[in-house]
Formats: sequence, structure tokens, C-alpha cells
Amino acid sequence: MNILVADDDLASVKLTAFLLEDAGYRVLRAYDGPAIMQAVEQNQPDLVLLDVTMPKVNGFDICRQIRRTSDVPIIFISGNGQLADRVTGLQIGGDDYLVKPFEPAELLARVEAVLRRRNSEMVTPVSRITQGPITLDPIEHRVMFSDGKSTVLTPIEFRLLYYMMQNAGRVLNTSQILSKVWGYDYEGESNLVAVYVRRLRSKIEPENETPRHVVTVRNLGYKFVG
Amino acid sequence: MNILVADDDLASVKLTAFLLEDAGYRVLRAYDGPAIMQAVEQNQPDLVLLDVTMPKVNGFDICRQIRRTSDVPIIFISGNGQLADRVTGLQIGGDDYLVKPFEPAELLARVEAVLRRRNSEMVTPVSRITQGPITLDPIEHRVMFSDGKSTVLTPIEFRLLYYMMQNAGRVLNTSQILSKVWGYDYEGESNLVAVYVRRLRSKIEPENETPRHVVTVRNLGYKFVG
DNA sequence: TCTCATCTGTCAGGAACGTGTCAAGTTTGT
DNA sequence: ACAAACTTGACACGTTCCTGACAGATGAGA
Repeated sequence: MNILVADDDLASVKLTAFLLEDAGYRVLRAYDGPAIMQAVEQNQPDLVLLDVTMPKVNGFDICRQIRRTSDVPIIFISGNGQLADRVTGLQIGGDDYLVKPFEPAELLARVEAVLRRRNSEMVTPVSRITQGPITLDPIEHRVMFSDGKSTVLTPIEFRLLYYMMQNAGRVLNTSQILSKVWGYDYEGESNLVAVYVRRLRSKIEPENETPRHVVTVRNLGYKFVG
Repeated sequence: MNILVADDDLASVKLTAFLLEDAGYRVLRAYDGPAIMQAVEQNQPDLVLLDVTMPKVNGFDICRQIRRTSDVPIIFISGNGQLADRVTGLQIGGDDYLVKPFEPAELLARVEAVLRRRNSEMVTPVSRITQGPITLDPIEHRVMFSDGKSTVLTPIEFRLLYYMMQNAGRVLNTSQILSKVWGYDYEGESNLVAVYVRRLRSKIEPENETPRHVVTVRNLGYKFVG
């Protein structure tokens, strides 16, 4: 789970990030308005911890701005427990409100509660993706073809195909694929990617023909063609 | 909207009820454990405001008891802002936590926030629900098939099937199911859901055939197919 | 009160499936 | 023809899911 900690106060961010990372979350940091918006859009965190009192822009304004393009859960953090603030926070689409200084356990409890809530509401976690005759359904990990047939993919097969379709037409080398699909960072020797490309092909390419969609680009990697 | 105010302190109830009624809610009152349970079961309120500190029974115990049969949103109200209490409240399935004395505006903001949230989830078995050849009757906890046969389900079996039929076609993972059907999060791993899926299947699927209605989506969860 | 049936949660064994690794093929460019 | 790059099938291991059995909890009825 990725959590974006947005606060102009460096020390604050440091502490909060430490607590979250200790609990096993991955933490992204942003220290001003533009950086926050950028982080939300680019990294699509699972949760935003948003400080209300920042020098240039107000946390509530940021929240409204985020809400225009994203449903990411937002927990406000504020130095004052002013009632007006707490009410405003909930009204403009915040999911919870935490007053500094807070206890570590309470931070974690609230974070978990909000994530749990979102998780169970989640209607469509990620949207479908279509390239040419192939459509990927993230809800069932299913590939659907334009002729109506369909197959189920294993989790890794799905992530691989999803990643390749997101970058259709672009050549992806194996270490890129390894890091995005497996999360590994190692440079070790392994033909893991090749093996999974094979397994993917056996599910989405006609037998005994040269692959049309998952194309190998010799010496460089693989690319998806719709 | 009906709101149940559950508190042993008469003055407290009076004040809270006044605020809520002023805001247009209908208010039910209950002053001790048994009365609360009865009110929840008989009147099916849309929200429960539950005092943590009551003489005989503890508010948390009541919450656990409620959660065994109902998904009604619960907001705890407590005289002390003790961290442990607040954390416990969220952990055992409470939706929010309010510390006395609270400002009227904050009470209303939290109530609205919780109702808004729940409104989109709504797992309140009231009306019949039909999916394909299967109809569920909430009053008798009975499944009826299009061929006229029918069976009675246990409470948990019923809630499980109801939840799955409400979300027919959608894949539900076990933690979603656990939180919606059982109402709170379990410690550690457990195959509770698998066991109950089995029990359900034995009641609604033909023997010795692959399940048609309660379908497992490997690595992801289960889904209902009408 | 005690008894009995039912409901509930846990567990252990096993089957089916997903994953990573290997070694032996095949293709490609020089 | 050769090496490097890629493909392919096979296998061991871990995980997920199914299943039957069991013990405690609960509640109705005697």
C-alpha cells in the first residue's frame, strides 16, 4: 500500500513516514501544493495524509482539487482541533480527521480503518484496458477477445499483460518488466520474464504461429502490439 | 432516517436526540444493553449512536453483539478520549468515534458522513432479492428455487448469500466478505469464508457438479452468478 | 435444571494450481 | 559455423482451495 504524506513541515513528514513505513506501508512525500497534485496523479497512492495548515495553499483547497480527479481516501492532519476545521474536512470529501499531536497507534488505526473501508467499497479498482482485439478485465483477471472468447490469467500473467498493454507499442526490457511486474530489483540472471512471456502467449496467441501481440524485439525486450 | 441513541445517561440522550430531531432525523432511544439489542433488531435503525461507558454492559460488547446480526453503522460516543478506546472502537467495527462534550455541528457532520458512506454500501437484508432461478426471502431466511423447492439457511449462510447476490457478477475477496458478512476483522488467517461457501453450496448447488452459482475465482475470491 | 439439536469457528489432509528454476532446443545475426 | 539470444517442456516447491471432522456455544424444549 502506498501512502502519500503531504505536509510542509519536514520533521512532521519524517515522523509520520517512519511510523507508516514501520508498519509496512510504502511512503511517498510531497511538501507543497503542486508537488502533492503531481504525486497524486502520477503515483496514484492508496491514501493521502494531508496537512491542513500549509503556508501557501490551504489543505482544504488541495483536497477539493484532488477530488476533481480522484477518489483517493484523504485523512486530514491538523495542529488545531478547531471544530470548524473538522467539520469542513468531512464536508469537502475528507475521510477522516486527525489532530496533532497524535499517538502512533491512533494514526495506524485510522489509516487501516479508512483503507479497509475503501477496500470494501471498491467497485472498480482499476479500469479495463483495451488494445485492438484484446481487452483486459482487472476484476476477474480475464482476457477477452473481440471474437467473444476469453481466458483467465494467473496473477503474475495478468500483471505482465497489464503492464505491457499499458505501454503498448513501446519496447520494454526485461529489467523494466521485472521491476514493475515482480517488484524485484535484481540484475541477476534468470529467464523468468521469458518464461512468463511464453505462458502468456500460450493463452492469448494462436498456436503454431508467430506471436502477433506479444512481440519480441531482439536484444531489447518485448512489446505489445494491439 | 432513523437513528438509535443508546446511552444510560438520560440527559445525554435528551440533548443528542434534540439535536438530531432538529436536523430532521427520527430518533429511537434505548437505555441499557437488552433494550439496545431489541431496538436494533426490531426497528432496524439506519445508524446507532452508542455510548461506550454504561453501567452494566460495556458499549464495545454491545457493538460486537450488534455486529453478529447487523451491519448498521455505529458511532461511539465516549466521555473520555482515551486512545485505547478510540482504537478499539474502530477495530471492532465501529464507524466513527466522538468524544463528549461534542459540538452540535460536529455530531451532525459525523452522522451525515457515516450515513453518506453507508448509503452506498447498504447491506441491509430487507427486501427479497432474485438472481436467475434463485430467490432469497429475508423474513424466513429461505432460498427458493425456480422449480419450487426451497431450503432454510442459517443466519450467516443467509447473510453470505445475500451479500453475494447483491453483488452478483462481481468478484468479492475474502476480506470484503469477512467484513461485510461477519462485521469485523479477524485476527490472522482463517478459512472461515471457504467453509461457509462450502456449506452454502451444499444447500444450493446440485451435488457432484461444479458449482454454477457460487463460483470461485482463483486467487481473487468468489462471485455469484444468477 | 438438563438434554438435545443446531450453529459456529477451527483444524488437518489432500487436490489443484501458481511460481521459479533448469536444461535442452531453436532461431538469429555475423 | 558459432555464439548469443530466445524458446520450450519439465519439475520441485509453495500456496490456495476444498472437504470432512470436531469441539464449544447457543437456545429450545422437557
